[in-house]
Amino acid sequence: MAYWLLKSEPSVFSIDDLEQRGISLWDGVRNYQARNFLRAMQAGDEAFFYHSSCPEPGIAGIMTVARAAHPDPTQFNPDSPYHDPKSSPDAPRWDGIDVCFSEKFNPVIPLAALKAAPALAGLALVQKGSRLSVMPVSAAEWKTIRKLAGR
DNA sequence: GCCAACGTTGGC
DNA sequence: GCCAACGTTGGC
Repeated sequence: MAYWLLKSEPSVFSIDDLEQRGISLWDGVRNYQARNFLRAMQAGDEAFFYHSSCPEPGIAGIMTVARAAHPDPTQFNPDSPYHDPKSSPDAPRWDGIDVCFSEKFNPVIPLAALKAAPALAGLALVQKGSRLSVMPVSAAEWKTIRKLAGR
C-alpha cells in the first residue's frame, strides 16, 4: 500500500469530473519518469489529485488506484492529442491506470500551503523546476497533507 | 501572456 | 555522445 500524487489540468480533467464518473482511466502521461511511477502503482494505493495550470493550483482530493498499469489506448489513436506515432499495440510505450473517486477537498489545499510546510520540503511537487506529473508521497507526507485538509 | 525550467529530438 | 534547438509545463 503506497501513496502518490497525480497532476491534471482541471480544464481537461478535474476532481469534479472524476467524482461524476466514479472511476476513470488516467491517461495521457507522456514522460518516462512519470510512467515508471505509474507502473509501480498497485490496486488499492491512494493518490492525491492535484490541479495544475489553473487559477487555484493545489490538491483537490483523493482517489484510489482501481487497476494497475496497462497500455494507454490513447497512444494508438491518431485522433487523440496523446497519440504517439512511435507506439503500436505490439510495442506500447505508455501506460495508464484506472482510478476511483474517494474524496474531494473543498477548498483545495493551495500550492502555497504545501510549499510552506517544512515536512513537505522533500516532495517533488514543491521543488523548484519540477514538472513531474506522477510522484510518490511518503506516509509521513500523506499524513501532513491530510492534516492541511483538515482531516 | 510571460517566461523560466525542463525533457526530447536530431544533426553532427 | 554532445549539445543546440525546440516544444511543453506550470506558476504567476
